Amino acid sequence: MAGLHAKVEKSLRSQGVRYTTNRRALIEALDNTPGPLTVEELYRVTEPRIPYSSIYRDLRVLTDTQVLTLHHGADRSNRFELAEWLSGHHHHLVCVPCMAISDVSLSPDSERRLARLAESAAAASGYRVTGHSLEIEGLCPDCAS
Amino acid sequence: MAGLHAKVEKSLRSQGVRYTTNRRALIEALDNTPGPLTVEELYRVTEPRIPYSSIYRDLRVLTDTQVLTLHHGADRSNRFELAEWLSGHHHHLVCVPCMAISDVSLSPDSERRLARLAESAAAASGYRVTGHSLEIEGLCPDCAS
DNA sequence: AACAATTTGATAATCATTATCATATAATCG
DNA sequence: CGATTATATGATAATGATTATCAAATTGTT
Repeated sequence: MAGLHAKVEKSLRSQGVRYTTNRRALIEALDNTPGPLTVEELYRVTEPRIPYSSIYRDLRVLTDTQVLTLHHGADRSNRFELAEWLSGHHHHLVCVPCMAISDVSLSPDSERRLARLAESAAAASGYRVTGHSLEIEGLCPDCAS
Repeated sequence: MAGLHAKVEKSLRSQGVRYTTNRRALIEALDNTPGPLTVEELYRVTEPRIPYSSIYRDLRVLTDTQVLTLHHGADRSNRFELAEWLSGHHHHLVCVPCMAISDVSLSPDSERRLARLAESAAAASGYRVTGHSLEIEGLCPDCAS
């Protein structure tokens, strides 16, 4: 996605926040990976190194400004990913043995069906539905063999 | 569910773990609530008070023995709930403003459709599916008004 | 260039969770 | 039952992840 940085920058500027080199590097790293990353992974992947204090601060800024979203895995680790308005709506495949997480999209048809399911499930509780997310657990090709 | 404690006790004993008063109180509290609870909530709800050190230790024991499962909410809080073999398969309704989480079940028919959706989504990635979980975000009746 | 606002990096502080250990409780065996 | 062993408890200390602080550096604005 070529316009990614432009989109992020525009959004941040409109909120009075600067799109600096560090922040750009974090977004870049997340865009280059097919799933959410932990703080430690972001620390290792970025070049040159960004100190943890800055990573934490920037991740907080970026989530507060809706550029990133936080995702909590079953391994008690916090992982960050691009917000859906940047990456598109998707769900997660979680490999239980190795804890890897990768994004997966449903077909428009399946997505429509899923949305309907969510609506009807919530109806009984009087909830107004604003979104949904499906987490599929299993074994990745590596772990399955 | 009357046999809940019996089921838990049997499972724990078979693993050489005792079902003590504290542990029973934690299970009781979780069984009396329509959704997962945080450590702090468990601390407040149990009577008499169980010290945090014991709560943490017991929660770990109970999750290690598959009696409880850990759930990570979008508010960065860890919540515990009865494992599905005790509470039945279910999904979660999350109220975005107030962070409350409540359980919700799909009809057998919807559940079957959801399982099929998960299967077909994972197929492309070569995953072997072992489970799934749907999180529905929205506004609870209180927050919607 | 000068000024104001924001960001950075190093460090210290905080918070949730886990480890330690002496005491207490429960299970087992004679 | 009493003695012995194993497990659980509670108080406290230690750890680890995250957040706060603040002077220096960077960026944006006049």
